[in-house]
Amino acid sequence: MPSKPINSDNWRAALGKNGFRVTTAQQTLIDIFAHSEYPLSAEQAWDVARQSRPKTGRATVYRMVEKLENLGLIRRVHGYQGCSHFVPTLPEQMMLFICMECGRADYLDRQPLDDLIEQSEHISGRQITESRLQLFGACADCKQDA
Amino acid sequence: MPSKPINSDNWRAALGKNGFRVTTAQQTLIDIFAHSEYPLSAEQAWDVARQSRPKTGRATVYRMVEKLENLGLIRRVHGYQGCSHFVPTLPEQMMLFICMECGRADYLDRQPLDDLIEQSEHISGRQITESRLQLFGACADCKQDA
DNA sequence: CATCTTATTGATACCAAGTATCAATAAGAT
DNA sequence: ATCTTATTGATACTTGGTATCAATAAGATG
Repeated sequence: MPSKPINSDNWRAALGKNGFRVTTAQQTLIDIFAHSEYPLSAEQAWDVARQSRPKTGRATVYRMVEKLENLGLIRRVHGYQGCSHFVPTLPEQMMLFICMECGRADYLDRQPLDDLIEQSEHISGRQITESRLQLFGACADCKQDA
Repeated sequence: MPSKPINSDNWRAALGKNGFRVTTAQQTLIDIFAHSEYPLSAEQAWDVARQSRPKTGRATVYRMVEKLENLGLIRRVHGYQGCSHFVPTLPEQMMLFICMECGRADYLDRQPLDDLIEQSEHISGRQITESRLQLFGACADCKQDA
């Protein structure tokens, strides 16, 4: 449930710019990932895809997931219900929150975390090239309902 | 490479206290996980185990990994080289750093992160029950060598 | 110490997620 | 309208992990 809805035209454009052909299989999958409120696995995306495009092959989905991840359009969610669910990447640097009640993904500003990491780099002499923070719990809505 | 070496006797004791029998297969695996400087997958641990105890079965390793994880003695590393490598859990709340040059695990105080999370909880109305931060990069030694 | 109970083990077969292959298809350049 | 070649879908395969079940061995008991 990204606060900014994803524009799947941009995704198509991104594929085009990178020399990929824009096929119907791709369009189907792009729309699925761009508009899902929930992290989706390749297998789940495959199921959804076949509802509107039954011939869609399994390998095609995995290939497309890889492509979208490499282009930075989707991003892997580790931990909650497996390590291979994907959510749209938002333009800004953000970190993920997954509500374990309703399953929806939400995004938080990660500037404070980046500050923290930079501090830690200075103190420790390490160089940190990748950081992965994911938060799990109950979103404001679900917390209320409980 | 936990700064505090793990005492595998404690792990044996923990198993005993929880009503598990202390078998030779368990001892082998405990020693492997407790003393490895690197995150180990079940498959890797199996390979190592069979060097000193060739009859060790695959399922046994997976069962033991699950047991150790449930008891909180080892902890899963998501992301670097797969999602199913394990490192010893240290007594304190710490977060993980993995050096992508030498592969060794190191631990950082996570108090600052917890403070950050608590702040975020207050502001957003969310309840955060689990947080997973892992940092990847070059440790001080490897950074020097580069 | 000998016996008994039962958790644990290892072998095997299995399952599911993901990958490699390759002939058929369809973008889209010409 | 044709041609080139990226992409596709079907299939077979690999790999990480699980279920089953008879055999083994902790360790409790007498």
